[in-house]
Amino acid sequence: MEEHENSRCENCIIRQINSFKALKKEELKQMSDHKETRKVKKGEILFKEGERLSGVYCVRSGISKLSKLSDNGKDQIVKLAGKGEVLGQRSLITSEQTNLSATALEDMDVCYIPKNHIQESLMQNPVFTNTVLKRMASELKTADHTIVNMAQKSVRQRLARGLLYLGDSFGTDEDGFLYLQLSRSNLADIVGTATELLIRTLTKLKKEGAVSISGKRIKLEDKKLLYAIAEGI
Amino acid sequence: MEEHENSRCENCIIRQINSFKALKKEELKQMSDHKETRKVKKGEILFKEGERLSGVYCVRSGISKLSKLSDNGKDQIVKLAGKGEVLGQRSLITSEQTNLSATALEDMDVCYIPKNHIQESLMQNPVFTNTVLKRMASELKTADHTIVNMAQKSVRQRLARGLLYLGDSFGTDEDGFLYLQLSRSNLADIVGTATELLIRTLTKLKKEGAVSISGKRIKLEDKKLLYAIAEGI
DNA sequence: ATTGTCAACTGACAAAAATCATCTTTTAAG
DNA sequence: CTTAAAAGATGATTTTTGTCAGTTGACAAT
Repeated sequence: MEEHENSRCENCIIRQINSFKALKKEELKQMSDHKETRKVKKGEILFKEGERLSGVYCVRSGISKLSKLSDNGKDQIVKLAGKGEVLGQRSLITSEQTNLSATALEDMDVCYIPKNHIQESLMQNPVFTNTVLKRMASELKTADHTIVNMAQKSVRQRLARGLLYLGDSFGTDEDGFLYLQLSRSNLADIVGTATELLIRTLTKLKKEGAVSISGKRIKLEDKKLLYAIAEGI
Repeated sequence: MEEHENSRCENCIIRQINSFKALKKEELKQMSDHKETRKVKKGEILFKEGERLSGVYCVRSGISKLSKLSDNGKDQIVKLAGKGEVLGQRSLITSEQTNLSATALEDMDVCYIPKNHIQESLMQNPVFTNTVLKRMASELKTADHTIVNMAQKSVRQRLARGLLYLGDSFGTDEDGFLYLQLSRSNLADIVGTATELLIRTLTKLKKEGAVSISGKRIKLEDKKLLYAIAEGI
């Protein structure tokens, strides 16, 4: 079966934006020969919290949410992962079951890479290991920041910050609306509150002119105000 | 200047419980020749959020808090670090300023290790890098869990969990009281709430028989109850 | 056309948490 | 020992958040 050149890891543009850029020609070839491209429909689950993964997913396009179920039955979205992110890496490194579930928020294209290739490179390519380590350290910093926000900030503050984050991470469409259209329920799961309160808080931001809303579509009208809200009170 | 054998990294027992066990003889020797032992008094600050570190601290004894200031002026304790922990590693890996402050909660003995030795080993010793990576991945998992707890659980639940954590991490004294005696204010900064509410919540746990209290000293009387509270409502 | 489902929204109320004021106890300093 | 300062504790009040019940509107299935 002959593959088109573009579908080979060696030529994949995604590689420019993640740790895989530190891999050697030989490793990429190996990886490419054993990878498996896969389409994931919006709403589909890539993996569930508690599963053991036999590989990682490299996101080529589309956005997914990484979430964790709390004891009280509510979902908390810990992170949104788009193009270039590698899903499942953490649990592969520690050889544990995943602690998060991954669900597609849009149709996605992903590459599945069996774990042995990643693990070999982690053992034998120090540059790669270092790159992964740097990413992990950076994620840890973000996580610490999130902990403080969750513990110390109000729903209003967290929502303002969340909206800015959505803008920064995934940009806007031609009309200036946030590219990623989340349901109110998903937004609530990012902010860490109930859907009802999320809706009320969002409505208030709209009345204050910080955002405008058209159905699922949200536009950040006054980023400075949002920023001030996120910091202050 | 002649050093006692025990004060050399090669013989340090701490090495058994952190990433340094993956270092080679030669690296340890180098490290030992350039380390600097230091005593830190209770209340003293090892480093402040935003500083640039020129090395890491290896904790030989004593416990420190790693905290971050929120925009609203409140401190959030992100982690408690005791014997064997290496402080400042994350910011060293990403070559950034620290995102956390480290303060001694007890008198401490620490070793200061200049960064170049760590960085060299990270570049040249894949086993060491891998060990650090594993630790970092593990911390990230914990952090994700904390995010969910902060976002989804009540102060009561978080306090119950926090007390169990203190017991598990630092043990109890001969009378069964938690070894680490924190001020109510520090406890509040762990749980992520105001001191007043922390006191009230703690008092309630006492009335319910989950804990007993004698000044700063806290005894976990009914761990199962605490566990149930942490999970349920 | 009818039904059913689901997401978005609203009102009313209850519970949780923050805030402010005050008082007591403990601790540290002179 | 005395005194000042800090930590601990409690009451009263306000604000924030959660919960329950119900309405509306869009859309798909029949």
